[in-house]
Amino acid sequence: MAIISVALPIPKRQLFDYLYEGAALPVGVRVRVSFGPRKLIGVVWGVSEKLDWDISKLKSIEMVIDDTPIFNPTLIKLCNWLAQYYKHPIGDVVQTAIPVALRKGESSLAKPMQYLTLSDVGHSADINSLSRAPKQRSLVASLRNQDIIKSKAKADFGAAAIKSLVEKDLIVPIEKASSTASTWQQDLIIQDKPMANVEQAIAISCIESKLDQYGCFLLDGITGSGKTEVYLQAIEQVLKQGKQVLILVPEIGLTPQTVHRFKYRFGIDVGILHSGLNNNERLQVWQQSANAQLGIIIGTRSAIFTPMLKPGLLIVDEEHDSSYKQQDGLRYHARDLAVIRAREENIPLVLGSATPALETLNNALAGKYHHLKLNERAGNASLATQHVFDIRQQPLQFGVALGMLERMGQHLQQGSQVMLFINRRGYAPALVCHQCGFVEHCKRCEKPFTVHKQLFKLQCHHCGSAKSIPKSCQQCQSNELTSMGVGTEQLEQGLADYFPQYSSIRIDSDSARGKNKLDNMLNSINNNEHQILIGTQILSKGHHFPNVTLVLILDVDGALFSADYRAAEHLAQLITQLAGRAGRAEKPGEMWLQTHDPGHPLLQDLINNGYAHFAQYALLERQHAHLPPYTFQALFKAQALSARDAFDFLQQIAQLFSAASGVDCVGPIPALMEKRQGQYRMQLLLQSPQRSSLQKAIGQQIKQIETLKLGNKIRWSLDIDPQDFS
DNA sequence: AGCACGCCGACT
DNA sequence: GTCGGCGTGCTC
Repeated sequence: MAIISVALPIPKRQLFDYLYEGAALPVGVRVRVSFGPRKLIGVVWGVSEKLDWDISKLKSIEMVIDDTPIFNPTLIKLCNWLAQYYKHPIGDVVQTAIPVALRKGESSLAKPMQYLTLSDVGHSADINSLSRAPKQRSLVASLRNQDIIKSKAKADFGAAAIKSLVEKDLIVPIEKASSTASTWQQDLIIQDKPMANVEQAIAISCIESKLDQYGCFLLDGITGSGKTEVYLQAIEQVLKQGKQVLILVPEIGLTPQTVHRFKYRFGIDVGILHSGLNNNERLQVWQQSANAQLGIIIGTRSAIFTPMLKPGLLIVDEEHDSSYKQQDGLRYHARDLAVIRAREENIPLVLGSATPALETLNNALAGKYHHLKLNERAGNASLATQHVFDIRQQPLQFGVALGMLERMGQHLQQGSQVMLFINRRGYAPALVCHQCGFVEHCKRCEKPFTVHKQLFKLQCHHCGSAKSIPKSCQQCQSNELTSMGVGTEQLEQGLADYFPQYSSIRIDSDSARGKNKLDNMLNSINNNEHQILIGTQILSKGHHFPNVTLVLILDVDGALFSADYRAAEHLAQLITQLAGRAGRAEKPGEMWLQTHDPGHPLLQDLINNGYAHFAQYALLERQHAHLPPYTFQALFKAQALSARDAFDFLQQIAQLFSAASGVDCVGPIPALMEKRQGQYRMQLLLQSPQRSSLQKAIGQQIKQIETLKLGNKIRWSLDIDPQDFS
């Protein structure tokens, strides 16, 4: 008889004890228990030390789901670290770390694989009788060599071919237990690889010399310097040793082209984890990685939890990307977790970026990471030259200065493409009454509605609520309603009128909604079907436009004077990324930034001296202002229908920390978005020059905070290392 | 998180 | 007299 501590999916920072008839259960095994009036699936997380509990009150474990733990020792340590560092309930952490199918109690054992094989008839049939059905014919021919996995056959030969062959009794589907032996190593072939240049070669050999131990490498390479080639050659060595590689990419970076590059180079299957997969497909990749049946696993943020039997290398591509930070529930940063994991697995980690996050750069400068630089551009890559355009007192048309329209005309006339970047969807960011100045506001968020002319709607970009565009002013009944400001829709329309001889295309989350729509648009651009490209953030991620020779950023001032201290860093990353996306060697591009403050030191530094120089300067600024990465922050957020409740709750927390040494308390103050979806939002910022002081103070108070009565009345959360203060 | 228990308003 | 509103509190 043993007392087992179980992690349950309950938002409480504790384990729950149960009796077990056997001797003991290993940590990481799922169990089914009764919890109050309901049944829950939990994970064994230890043996209870508290024997003072009245044993007669303990319930028994009702069922043990797994024969062997679904968490390996590394994952167990990672979960404990997460719960500890992010002060998050362990049951919730454990839940986050496993695929949904496993949370629901699905078997963690690999399901038998569906194969296709030839029937007796199929073996003896004359293959030429199928000459009028080439797909069927080649499938039968392939099956004469070996059985084929059904899903693979579907992809290669089509479902129709399989169906008709089954109907003709030539082939039959069978099930085979998927082998536990790793199969990819036999398939491993190395395609011809390009010669690495000097910088690449240094980076590669530096990583390769430390493959069997922990080490963090910042691969700091400008766009087009061939970071991927460095990844590929490092991966090659790891795969040759029979070890696995886990690659994290940003949410939009996981395109078929990216995957193909890895597949093609090594000739092996690549496990892919992205948001489009269903629960079973996810589980499949999870299992295969856990059994070392996959050599390469690529995925977005949550892929960092994928277990590996033979871990060899971790890569975080575009490590500065903000999509690595989870913004709800367990608010972990996948890049930071990757560092912890690499250390735990004792394997190297490569962080790659052309525009490293200031946090990462600081670690590299402090000597914690090996700083590998790639400053040479390989092949026909080129960086656009950067300039500011002073728009003070300049006439603007749909947000574009006349001087810029002229320049656009020159580039277009030469047969080039131009790209305009504006970070605002819709037609205009507000609808205003020309008579009385009244602006239509969303009642739930108290922010102006965005005008969407194409949809005939006013839309709130903060909560998604919408209504039709009114004909007259709510306040004075005048029908002189005009829009204020410029969005992508208006810009597109304006440019189409101004340059009627050229075709323009708008790329934002409105126009790119739908499967493959973005891919199709990008293809049509590179086929020169459009000359004027208008878009938002989407344009800056991962796509190259060789025919674009002019990039225009319409509004950089918002970021320069933002209340968010990270806005300048993000703007610099955006500008640098965009500059790397346009032009090529024989057709170099230029980039213009429209601003009311052309002398702004950050802007000037960035365009004259480049991102690396800017980053050093920005770091210095952060240091003087006592901001991260030189101080450490934690943010309590509260939202409620009553601002009072949210405030009072945070006030009580602030009081708990008033005596904490070395921790500063800012607030409670309203969030940058004071109201959202009808809820008032307040926040309390804790800050300390020592990470340990902050950790300790929160650790001491969190149990107390959890029991605050007001906490049940409102929604609250704790964000360690917050990225987003909205 | 869920679910039950509990104590006050409008209904067959 | 009951059905059900959601505040409070507990779950090994």
